[in-house]
Amino acid sequence: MREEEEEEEEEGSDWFARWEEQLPSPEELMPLSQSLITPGLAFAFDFDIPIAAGNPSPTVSPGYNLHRGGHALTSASPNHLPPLHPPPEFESSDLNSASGSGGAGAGDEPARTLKRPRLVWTPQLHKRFVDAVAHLGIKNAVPKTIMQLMSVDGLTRENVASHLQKYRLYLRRMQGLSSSGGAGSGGGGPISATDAATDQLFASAPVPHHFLSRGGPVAGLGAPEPFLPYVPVSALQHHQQIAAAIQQQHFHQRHLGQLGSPTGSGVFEHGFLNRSAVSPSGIHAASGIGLVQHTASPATNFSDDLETSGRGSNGERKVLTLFPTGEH
DNA sequence: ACCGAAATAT
DNA sequence: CATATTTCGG
Repeated sequence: MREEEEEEEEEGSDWFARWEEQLPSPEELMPLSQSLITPGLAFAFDFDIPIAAGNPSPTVSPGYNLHRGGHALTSASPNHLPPLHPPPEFESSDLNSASGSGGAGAGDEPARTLKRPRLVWTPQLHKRFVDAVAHLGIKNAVPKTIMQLMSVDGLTRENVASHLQKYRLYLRRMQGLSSSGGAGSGGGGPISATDAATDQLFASAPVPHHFLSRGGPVAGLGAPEPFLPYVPVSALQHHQQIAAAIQQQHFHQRHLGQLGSPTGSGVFEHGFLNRSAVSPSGIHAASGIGLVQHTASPATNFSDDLETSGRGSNGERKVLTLFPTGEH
C-alpha cells in the first residue's frame, strides 16, 4: 500500500501505528461539541492534594471546577509524574447533563463570564498544528482550516491564528538567517527575544521541508488526504492536562531572571487544553476517545514524549536546538 | 467574515 | 521576560 510521507513518529506514538484501524470519521469528531476532558479527568486535577490519600470519593460531583486557589502543588518536585491515583475509571459519571438536547436553542453554555484561562501550546499540540499546516500547505493554511483540521476541542480560531503568527515569524526568521551572512549587527536587530524562546517550541516539531520559502499546496492535489488521525487528542492528553490544571491556576513559575534558562523548571510541564467546555452532551463523547481498546499492546499508549528538559541549572541558556540558533 | 500583524494582558 | 489573548486594519 502506499505510504504517505507521514512523519514517522519516534518514540512513543503508538497510536499512529494503528490509527488507520480505528480511523474515525471526520464527521464524528468534527463536531467539536464533545468535551474532551472527561469529568473524571477533571477530578484528576482536583486531587491537588497529592498523596493526600484519602480521596476515596469517587462520588463525583464536585464539579470539576478548578478552584483557583493558589495551592502549590508539586511545585518543588521535579518529578511531575502522573499521580498514580488517577481516577481509574472516569466514566462519564453523571455530570449535569440535564439540558442535553432538551435545551435546544440557547442551550449553549454561555460560559458565564468564564474567561478562557490561557491556552498552553505543548509540543504535541504544536506538532499537530504543524502537521495540519503541512498537509494543508502554507498557502491554504489559515487559522480556520487548521483549527478544523486539528479537531482539538476547545481550540479556537484565535488560538490558532495567534500561534500561526508566531510560527510564520519563526519560519521567516530562519530563512533570512541563512542567507544573510553576518549582517546582524548593524542596524540593530529586529530580532525579538521572543524568537529565541519560541524556537524551543517550534523546534520540537519537524518543519516540513518546503515550509521555508515556498509553500504550495501539497502537490496540488484536488482532494486532500484525510490528514492524520484525529484521535490523538485523547491519547495526547492524560496526565498532561492535569498539569494544565495546575498551570491554569496561576502557576507561572518561570522567572529565571536574565540569566536563567528559559526552559527552567516547569516550562515543559505545561499541560494541554484545559478547557472544560462542559458540554452537556457528554454522552459518549468517546467517539473518538475510547478507542484504546483492542490494541494488543499492553502498556503503552501514552508515552510522554516530552523530555527535553535539559535544564542545566548552570545558568546557561539551553535551547533545544534542533536548528542552529543562527549564531551570529 | 476572515485573515494578519500589533498591542495588551497575564 | 515569555506567551497568549485581544484589538485594529486590510
